[in-house]
Amino acid sequence: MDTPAPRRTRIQQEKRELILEAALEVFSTNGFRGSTIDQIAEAAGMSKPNLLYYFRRKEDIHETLMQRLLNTWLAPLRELDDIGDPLTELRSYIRRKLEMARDFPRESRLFANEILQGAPRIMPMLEGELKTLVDEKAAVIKGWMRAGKIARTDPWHLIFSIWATTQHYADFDVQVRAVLGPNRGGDGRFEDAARFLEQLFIDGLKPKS
Amino acid sequence: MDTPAPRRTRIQQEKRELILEAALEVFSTNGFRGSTIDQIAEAAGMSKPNLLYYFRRKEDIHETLMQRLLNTWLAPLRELDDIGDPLTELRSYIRRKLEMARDFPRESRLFANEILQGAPRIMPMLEGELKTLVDEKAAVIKGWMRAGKIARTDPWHLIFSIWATTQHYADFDVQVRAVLGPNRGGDGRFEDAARFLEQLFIDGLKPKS
DNA sequence: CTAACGTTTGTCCAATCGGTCAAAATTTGC
DNA sequence: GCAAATTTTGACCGATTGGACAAACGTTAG
Repeated sequence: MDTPAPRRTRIQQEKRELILEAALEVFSTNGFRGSTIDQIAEAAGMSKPNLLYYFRRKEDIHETLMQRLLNTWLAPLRELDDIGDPLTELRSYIRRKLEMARDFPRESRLFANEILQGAPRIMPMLEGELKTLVDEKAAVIKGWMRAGKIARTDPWHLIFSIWATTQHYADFDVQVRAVLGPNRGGDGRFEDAARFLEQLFIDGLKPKS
Repeated sequence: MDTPAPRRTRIQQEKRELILEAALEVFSTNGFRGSTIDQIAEAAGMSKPNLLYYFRRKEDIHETLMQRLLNTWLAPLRELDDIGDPLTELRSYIRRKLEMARDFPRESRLFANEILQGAPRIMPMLEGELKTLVDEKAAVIKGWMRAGKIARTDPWHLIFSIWATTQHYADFDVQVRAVLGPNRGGDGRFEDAARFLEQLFIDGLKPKS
């Protein structure tokens, strides 16, 4: 099945972490093709041959990074469950996703880069694992609609819109900060976003009559 | 001021267009650093030195492309006007943006790539022209809220959410299609998205009581 | 202490990168 | 039709790329 449990020394574990941390920084801002091993090595504070001792190819780093990312990235959606009030469930899913955009912006950008480039390295996972999960959760949401707990609409596009609006604050961060300016673009922007998104998804824009 | 009106022959105009078209394709999927002059030249059906006869540096191509993009890209927001019913205005702004994602996905991805990489080449424009325009339109929206025409919320984040949800269908197209599958991921996905987004922005998710 | 093993480095390589240049081929103005 | 101007090409350049490799350096267990 998977890699047969590679035995690693303490130094190997530490150095591999160091490299992955540096590579996350570099890959997430330059994309795979736009990043160089030298850049990653320098960011990790080691020589290029030394880095290649721990990861034999540039692709191996990216692949490892991607595998880790996908697990944590889908965790919030996995938590979306049928127990509890539907509107509250969706609200807290949105909140969790927004928190991830705030706390792990580099992971979000790494993912965005991969998708933008046509997902050449993770396409099977999108069509497999991801689609299965989304279909499953769409069914849950459909159940809520049939029960009259939330408005009837398209569950898949609902999930897309949650992804889009929350990840926007990580992927387009520089634009968000530039437009909001130095006053409103500070640390409070995520709380403003949280408030706005909650209102948007729950009540929409129609004025209360 | 600007470039002093470069006189160009017919061939120059045509070939420059050809190159820009090819470069749009390449840059939008690989980013600036990840793209090579050879790739663009091949996509344009000419030799590398020939391409460099029309654009002396790789950056010149990207810059020209970016300047053109920004004009057309902000056109829909410029059209957002104070005349007419606010909810209708917003609805048609969303529709126009979604049509742009459908008809000009490469332009959207080119822009996304630039922002993802920290907007090194267009930061002044974000803080200048873009911020000014958004602030201006946010004031218009605020007026609608004060007049009770739409619900009170944050106009800036409202604009962000429209950008995010619509551009998502261009930037994350491969993911959207992978998740929707061969049946629902076909040509109809933009109409489904349009229907969903209209409902989301107008009414939200709360069930009609 | 030392032999075995794990780690680090300098040097090197072929391929590719952005870009130059002079010469050849073509188009254009008259 | 012909000369001048424009366009196209092949050959080439130095820098950078991903990666190989052997030698040097550290670490650790007995």
